[in-house]
Amino acid sequence: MVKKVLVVDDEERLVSLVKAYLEQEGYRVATAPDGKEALIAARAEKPDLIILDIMMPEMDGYEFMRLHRREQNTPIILLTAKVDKDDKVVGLELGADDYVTKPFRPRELLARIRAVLRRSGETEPTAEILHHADITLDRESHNVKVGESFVNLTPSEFDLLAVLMSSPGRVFSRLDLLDHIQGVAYGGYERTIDVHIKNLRSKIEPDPRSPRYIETIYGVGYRFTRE
Amino acid sequence: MVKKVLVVDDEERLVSLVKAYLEQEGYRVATAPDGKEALIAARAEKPDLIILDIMMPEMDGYEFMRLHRREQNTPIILLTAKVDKDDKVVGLELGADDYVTKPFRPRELLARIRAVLRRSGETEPTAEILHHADITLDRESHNVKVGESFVNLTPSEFDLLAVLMSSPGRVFSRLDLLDHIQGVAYGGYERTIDVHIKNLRSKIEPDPRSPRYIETIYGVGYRFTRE
DNA sequence: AAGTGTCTTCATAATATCTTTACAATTTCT
DNA sequence: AGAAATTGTAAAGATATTATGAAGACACTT
Repeated sequence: MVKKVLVVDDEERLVSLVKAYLEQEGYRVATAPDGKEALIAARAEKPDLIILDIMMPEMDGYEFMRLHRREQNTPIILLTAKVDKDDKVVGLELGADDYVTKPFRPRELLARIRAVLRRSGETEPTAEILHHADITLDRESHNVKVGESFVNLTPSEFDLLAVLMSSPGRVFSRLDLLDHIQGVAYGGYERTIDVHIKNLRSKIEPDPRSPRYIETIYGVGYRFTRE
Repeated sequence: MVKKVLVVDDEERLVSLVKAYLEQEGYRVATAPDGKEALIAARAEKPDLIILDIMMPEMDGYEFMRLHRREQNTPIILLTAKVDKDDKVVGLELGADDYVTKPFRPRELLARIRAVLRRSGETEPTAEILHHADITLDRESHNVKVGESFVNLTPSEFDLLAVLMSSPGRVFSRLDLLDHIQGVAYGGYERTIDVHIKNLRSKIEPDPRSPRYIETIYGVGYRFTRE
């Protein structure tokens, strides 16, 4: 059964990124820009999990939690701006199940989501195994196989490959890719991606000089081969 | 395979009655008159199920359960004299699987036994004995063997190793592992896992500096070697 | 109540990864 | 072909993560 997640945040960019990422992982995603609308959405959608920003216009995260808890007991993961210890305490007292500090990497959020859902007795979505052109990437066990041999990738390399393989043939800009390996709302430098791609290629390409799996689209970005 | 049942009660008449009845039904039956002897018998016999009287001399049922649970996870059916609701609660909290109030009809007890064994048979499809790469871990007897020699692990270390060995090659995040050794409580500190891993390695690795069994996956977690 | 063993937390050292920089190589465009 | 833009690469510095020892907290025994 597909799990529904409600993402509540006023930063549009963040919401759409998280939405895309989670949908790619097999979740259904609803969104709301503030607490007021989130209450309505929560009633309508009955999500299995809510990801909630603390700082929002109209009605902040705490207020939302208080009201929502009267009606339902949905697990909640808080998004907090700072590493403020008080924030943690207040949030958890109000009934949050976990929290993630911004900026965060999508993988970090995903790990928390899985843990919370597992704790609340829900079954996780089936592990997504990507398999294209001789490469197998298993998100759950965090293993990558090229042909018959396993390769060890760094976190950034793994995430990069996972994104590219999620849509073979689609070209991703460096900015797209940056969002995935660094947190959202993080000042990144596009050239960084080039270096990761180089290192990734050296690990998975038989001949890094003429890449077979990860292709460069001049002036645009990179893509995983369409085959 | 014939199931072994350990019956623990100080009333001799009751014990012999139950014993005869169960043997007639095809079970192998061991007995013990009190908690102290039951502990010894449980170690020696490795029963599939324990039927346990609460009120006993020397060591009562609760005490026995507490001690026994450290070593093994045998299903337990309690025999309670009173119809006390609190007894039920306390017993089940301590890890009993079911309870029967005295006096009872043998048929009643038999039905419970079957139900419990069926249940525990279903919920434990995982192998009792894990064997990978020179390490043997026996969940039931709570023993770990590296090569030819036994090692003594603390409960946390044992659980950690058991989880990792349940899926060699799969990477577990610290969050995953924390949930396994701490139960469902939130608030654990992920670094705690590092320390357990360190201690575990010092006990099972020939050279803890370059681990052979438990590998670190930078930025992700740990895994048991896939050989 | 003291003692033993285990678990957690903390501080710091050791590593691995990530980012940036500078320059070389390649592609595109005219 | 030559210039301009983009991408590839190596290496160094900056960050982040993990390993480790040690102290304190906690649980259980005697």
